[in-house]
Amino acid sequence: MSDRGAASEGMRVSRAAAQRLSLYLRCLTAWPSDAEKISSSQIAAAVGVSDAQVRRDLAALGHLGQRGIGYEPRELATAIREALGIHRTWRVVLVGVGNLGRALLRYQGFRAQGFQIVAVFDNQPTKIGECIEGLRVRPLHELEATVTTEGVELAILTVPKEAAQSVADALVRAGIRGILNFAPVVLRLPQHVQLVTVDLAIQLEQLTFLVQHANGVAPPAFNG
Amino acid sequence: MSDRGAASEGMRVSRAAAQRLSLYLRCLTAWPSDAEKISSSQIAAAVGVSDAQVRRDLAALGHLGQRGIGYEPRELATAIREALGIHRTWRVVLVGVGNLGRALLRYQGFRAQGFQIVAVFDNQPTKIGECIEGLRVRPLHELEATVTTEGVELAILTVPKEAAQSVADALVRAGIRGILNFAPVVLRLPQHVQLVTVDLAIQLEQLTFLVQHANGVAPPAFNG
DNA sequence: GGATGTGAACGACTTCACAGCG
DNA sequence: CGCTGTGAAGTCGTTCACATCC
Repeated sequence: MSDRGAASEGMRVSRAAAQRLSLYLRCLTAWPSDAEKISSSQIAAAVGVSDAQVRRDLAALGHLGQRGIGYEPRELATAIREALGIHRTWRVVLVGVGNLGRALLRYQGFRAQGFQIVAVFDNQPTKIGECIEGLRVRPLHELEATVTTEGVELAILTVPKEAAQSVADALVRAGIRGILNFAPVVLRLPQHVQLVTVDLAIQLEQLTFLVQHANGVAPPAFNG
Repeated sequence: MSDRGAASEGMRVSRAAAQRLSLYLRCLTAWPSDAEKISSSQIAAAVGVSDAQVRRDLAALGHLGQRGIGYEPRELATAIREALGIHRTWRVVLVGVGNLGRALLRYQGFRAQGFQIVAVFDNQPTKIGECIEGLRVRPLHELEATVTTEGVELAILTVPKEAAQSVADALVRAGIRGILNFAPVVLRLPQHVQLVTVDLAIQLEQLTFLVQHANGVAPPAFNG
């Protein structure tokens, strides 16, 4: 921990702010030179939020900026990674080798950010034993033991909705700490297990909602 | 439109509320009997929000409940579908036949909710002509013409991040009204085109953020 | 000068508590 | 009596505006 401000300040990173921090981090890693400073308005322009918003979010991480200058990209990236908890590697299992599961396994974005998928599970006999991205698909009954002995902390759940709750229960019994759920159900978990649900149908419905209500908006009036 | 309250009331459905309406709708379609009434607290328990929240959200759709009784599931479902804009069919194109694109094409949840995927596009010669779920993969240069002539309103974007903005631009030129974007980039669109971005890496980072900050929470103290 | 950090105003959303009605 | 609908209060998040510091 450096002598600059740490997260021990009086401010907290809200859940909404955490989403934005991920975006800021992308912008920082794409920043041309590590030496060159970056300002809140530059980040804001890249991510599509207000500069005041960026400053508020970053101030919650400590005193990282230099007045009149801006922020140092490397230092800022480190602070954001620490705030998000991605300064270290997380061991992850994926349960459910359907189309979506395969897509996520092949998605390189996870590995790049320090997520290590250590095992893959499915119930279907035809899939068990198959190798995907160097990982052998294991039978579901091995799930609990694997999570416990391998020290797995996170799970990606891409099983059919009928199976989701029972698999989640098994994960909880095995001591999982967080679940990224893609099944279109409301999972019941104990409070000490964190949950993020990504529901694709709901996102598409959100889009139709926006389109339907965008009828009355004023024309662009673009003045650039 | 029935004689019961419609969306012409003084209240608006907020974006946050729209997300929940999707969940309420799921709960309603799974409700055992269409004849039996359903109460705000029953919906709340199923979805995991407060009953006051449910009543607020539903009140924004008009006077649909009966005091002392509850809501009629069929009528409520209809009102929610109308509010979300899914009371009709939407014509959709999918661009980018990678693993994720294939997964979404095979995902039955979309078709069930009235989303009709009318065409699929990719740039890669080896993929063009291939049939997926009854749809022939078309070359990207046909995209604009197809969207225009087929009256397509929505697009699902599952292309690599390098291609996302240029494909989005083509969609905008063709008159698209909304884009569901899975590429990990911040798309620039005119204000009259709606955008929902689903960023898988960010969701996983959100999860590590929650896990990391859940250390200090009080133990469950489950009193059931 | 220029950009940060932050009190204060503002706005959006949620919860409370209860009046109102079937 | 039970459940909805809704003012009022409360909470959370965002924007404004400017003092502060390099």
